[in-house]
Amino acid sequence: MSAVTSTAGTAEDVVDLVRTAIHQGEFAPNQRLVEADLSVWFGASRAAVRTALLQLTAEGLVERVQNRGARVRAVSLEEAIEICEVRMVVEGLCAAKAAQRASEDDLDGLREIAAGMRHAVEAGDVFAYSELNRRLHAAVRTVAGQHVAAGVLERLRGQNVRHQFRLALLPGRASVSLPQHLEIVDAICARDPERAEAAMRAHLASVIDTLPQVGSSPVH
Amino acid sequence: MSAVTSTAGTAEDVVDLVRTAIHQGEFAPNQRLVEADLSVWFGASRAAVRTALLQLTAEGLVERVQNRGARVRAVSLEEAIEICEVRMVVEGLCAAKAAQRASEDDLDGLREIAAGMRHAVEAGDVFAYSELNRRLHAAVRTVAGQHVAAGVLERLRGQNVRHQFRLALLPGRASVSLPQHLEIVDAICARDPERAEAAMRAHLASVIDTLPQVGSSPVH
DNA sequence: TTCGCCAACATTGTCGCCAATCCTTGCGTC
DNA sequence: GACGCAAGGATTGGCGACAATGTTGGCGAA
Repeated sequence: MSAVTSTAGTAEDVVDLVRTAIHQGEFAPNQRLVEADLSVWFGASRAAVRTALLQLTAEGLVERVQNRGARVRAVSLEEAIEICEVRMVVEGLCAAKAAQRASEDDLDGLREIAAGMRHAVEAGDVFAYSELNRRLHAAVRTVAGQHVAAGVLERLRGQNVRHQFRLALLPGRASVSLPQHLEIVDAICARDPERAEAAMRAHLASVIDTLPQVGSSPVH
Repeated sequence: MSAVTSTAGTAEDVVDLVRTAIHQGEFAPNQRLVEADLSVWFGASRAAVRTALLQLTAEGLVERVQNRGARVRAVSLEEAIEICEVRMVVEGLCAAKAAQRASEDDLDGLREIAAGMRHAVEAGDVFAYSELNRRLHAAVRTVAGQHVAAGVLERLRGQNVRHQFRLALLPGRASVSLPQHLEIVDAICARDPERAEAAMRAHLASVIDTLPQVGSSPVH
């Protein structure tokens, strides 16, 4: 209910507004998104809102049924697991590609992130670790140079940021995932594609195993 | 230039019309898609065409640049390879899942497709083999019960049907891929997830190796 | 009382028009 | 002759209004 009344006329802006609103929980899962309401809410025309909802539907963030309106798509635990399973294999591919194609500068960047992760865990800074986690996966995607895979992953990531976020807050999670992350970086730095893929898959398999613990309880 | 003047007013219909037109080569890659032209072409309103183009952009079939219009997205050979690489790992996941979750009826269906493939190759029926190929991959997706992966694959398939089609026409291609397909079915029927995944990945790796031979020459 | 029908409401889908933006072409100048 | 610039045309983006559709509530009859 917090006032997000930042008025932005263009359609692309409405997309960003609604997307971040969903990610940050301003819009709850299954909440109806009435075009007219969002129109006055954001100070944009209904056509702009309509276009934005169409775009977000394509991104998999909102659901639309013919003549019945749009609502925030709720991703069940089962679907979150499926998403992570696909992420597992695709990010595994990216890790392998990264091990093959990384430049020395790329490797330095990865090592830097790994070092930051160590420090964050030592300092118990969960938020910094979560951010570094995001940066590591993004770096692997970038280094891999696999644009199609990057697009797929970006899409999937947008759909379960909520679950990811709750996972990061799980106590003791960092100490479990840290060695996995370090192994990924090590394998890529060793330019060993198969080991890198295996490490990435093992990491995400661990995420999948942990997901049920975070459950599908609302965060409120 | 063939007359596709089947008039259909609703936006969803325009999506289907344009999609099949692109798939069948009515619209060449990089061809501009002017909203007004398509509007009179299909007998739909410009808003409907606009919505349809938005949808197709999300599907990755058309490209849109701000205030510069839409055009049929051309997938380069490099991108086709990337698509197949992602398909390789995701369909590998599906094959593994299928090996775990298939019912006896599912296995019968797979064996039936495999038998049909053998006959098609013996008879030299390239078209039937191509159709069975499509059905086999679709069956694996379905049996796997992995809806997220299925969605990703459907998306990717739509983007390089052209390349896939040209690949199927390559002489001698069927005799290379037939044993790979049979191995996939065998592995799933043996309920061996790792072998199924390996078989699927080997098959698509073979596809990737063959792709450069088909080149990116226009088919006209 | 309960079931079924009907009407009013709420919401989305569609259309045509106007403004904003980009590309092209022609002209003038160096 | 080539470059820069401005006017014109072409095309997309945005907006309001109207039509179509699904939903909800009320009313009457069995």
